[in-house]
Amino acid sequence: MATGKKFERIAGELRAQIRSGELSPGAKLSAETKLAEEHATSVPTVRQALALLQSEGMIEKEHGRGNFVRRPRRMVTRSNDRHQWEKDRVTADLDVRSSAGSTEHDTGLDVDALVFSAKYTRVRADAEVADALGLEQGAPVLERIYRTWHRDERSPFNLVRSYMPIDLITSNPALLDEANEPWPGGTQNQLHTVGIELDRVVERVTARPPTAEESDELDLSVGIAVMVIEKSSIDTNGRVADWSEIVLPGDRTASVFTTKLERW
Amino acid sequence: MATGKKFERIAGELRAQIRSGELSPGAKLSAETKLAEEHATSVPTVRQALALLQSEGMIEKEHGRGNFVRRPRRMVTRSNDRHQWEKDRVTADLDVRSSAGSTEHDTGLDVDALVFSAKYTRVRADAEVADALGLEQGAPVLERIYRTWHRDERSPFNLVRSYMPIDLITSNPALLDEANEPWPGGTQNQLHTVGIELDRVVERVTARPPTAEESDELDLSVGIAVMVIEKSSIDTNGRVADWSEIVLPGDRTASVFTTKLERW
DNA sequence: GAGTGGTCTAGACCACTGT
DNA sequence: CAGTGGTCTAGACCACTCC
Repeated sequence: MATGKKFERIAGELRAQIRSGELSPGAKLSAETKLAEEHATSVPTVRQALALLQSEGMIEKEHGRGNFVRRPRRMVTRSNDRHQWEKDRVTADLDVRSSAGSTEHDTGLDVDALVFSAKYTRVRADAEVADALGLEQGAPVLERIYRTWHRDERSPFNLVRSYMPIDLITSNPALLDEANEPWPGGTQNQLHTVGIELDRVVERVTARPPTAEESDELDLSVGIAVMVIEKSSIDTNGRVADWSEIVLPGDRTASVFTTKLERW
Repeated sequence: MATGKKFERIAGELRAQIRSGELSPGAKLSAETKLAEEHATSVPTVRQALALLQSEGMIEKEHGRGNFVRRPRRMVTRSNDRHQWEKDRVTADLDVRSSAGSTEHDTGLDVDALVFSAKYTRVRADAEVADALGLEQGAPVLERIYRTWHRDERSPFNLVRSYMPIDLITSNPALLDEANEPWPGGTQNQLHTVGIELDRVVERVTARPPTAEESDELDLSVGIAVMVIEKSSIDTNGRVADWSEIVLPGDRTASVFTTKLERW
């Protein structure tokens, strides 16, 4: 036997066929029973091979229909120039600010194509949030949970948890009411209403398999990773005005960061 | 039955035990045969539940030893200030440049703790590389393949493919010889020897499951994602002097990007 | 209803780990 | 050698899709 393991050999053959283009994106694989016959093996062994390919993101299984070669997903690009872009709009007119937010800036879609949900809760900072915001554990913070959908899709393409110290924003009660979402001009405009200017944004990017809950909410097929961005917005006094955890499906998202260097 | 699916119910129970701390990191789970008995089911069903938890990165299977709750990995942080840091060192003395490179800067380890391999090949740009470098397809480029290990580990913690237009660097033949690696001061110093200064670095970050080959080389256990950084180094004339693809294990790497904003 | 994948069973036999 | 996980088989029965 080639590799020694039958299911790896079967997976290897199919993988080669997919890479060579013999099986092109969207193509239907032979039925599992047929593959089992062809490779003189049992169905469970074929299924083990297919599970491996699925975990590599090479095929998609569709119950009752068949197994298919996975089509590459069109990527949404999220660029760090969004932060300066949003800052520049803070002082713009209301109608300009209402016309598009950072997400529209990224996706190139207009406001009508995106659906948006926001939920605000006043909570006490747990260890993670307190650490990120530089507060004592238990300090009062505003938790904001966001979801964004393409209008015609059933599952959101991002999950966002944002935290702000309550002290920073109580001077403008409108900021505590989720009914005001989507806020024209975004978080930086919100902060501007209470006299806060951002100096820099620090983003920490990691990749990991989704938790069971994320997999559910984002409707991720097995074997898709998520990209997690932990974003700290730091104001001109060095305080963290906002800390957000942004969970994005890895197969649909690219993040672009430009680092400008000082000239000699 | 709770969820309807037996293996999901079993996975759910174990997941809850792990999250609550009842099963702590490193703890050994009951044997599969025992779990099967306890849940009044067959071993394959238990194995299906364990495979799910493995794909979520919650457990690790060790052949002949048992199934264990996964310990969180210590993360290596890669920060985008590395680029300015490397630029500042371009004009430093040789002994300073030899003392540490960007990887040491990131990991906080010294030169002795890291092992390094480099392989240079002159190749013709394929569509991807040509597009990234702004060249015609088939243009001659220098391909550099890098691997970095912790000295006492058997598999590398990154895979790097770098491409530079040959034209830019032929004026210094030393740049074409892999025997000169690791080059003191890194790529920015190499470019400096042929009169090139970098203006900015653009990094595109994605997350995806590893290919079979990457999984092999990085010795990734099932269900771990990789982070891919496509890095373009752009010089003061707007040319792409170097394009690299950097593959990092998602469970061991965080990338930090700081975006400085202009003041009002 | 025909075709296809999903869940689950029961068990043989092999491979690896540690005593 | 005992304990444990890995591979593979053979097949029953269920769930979903599409005609």
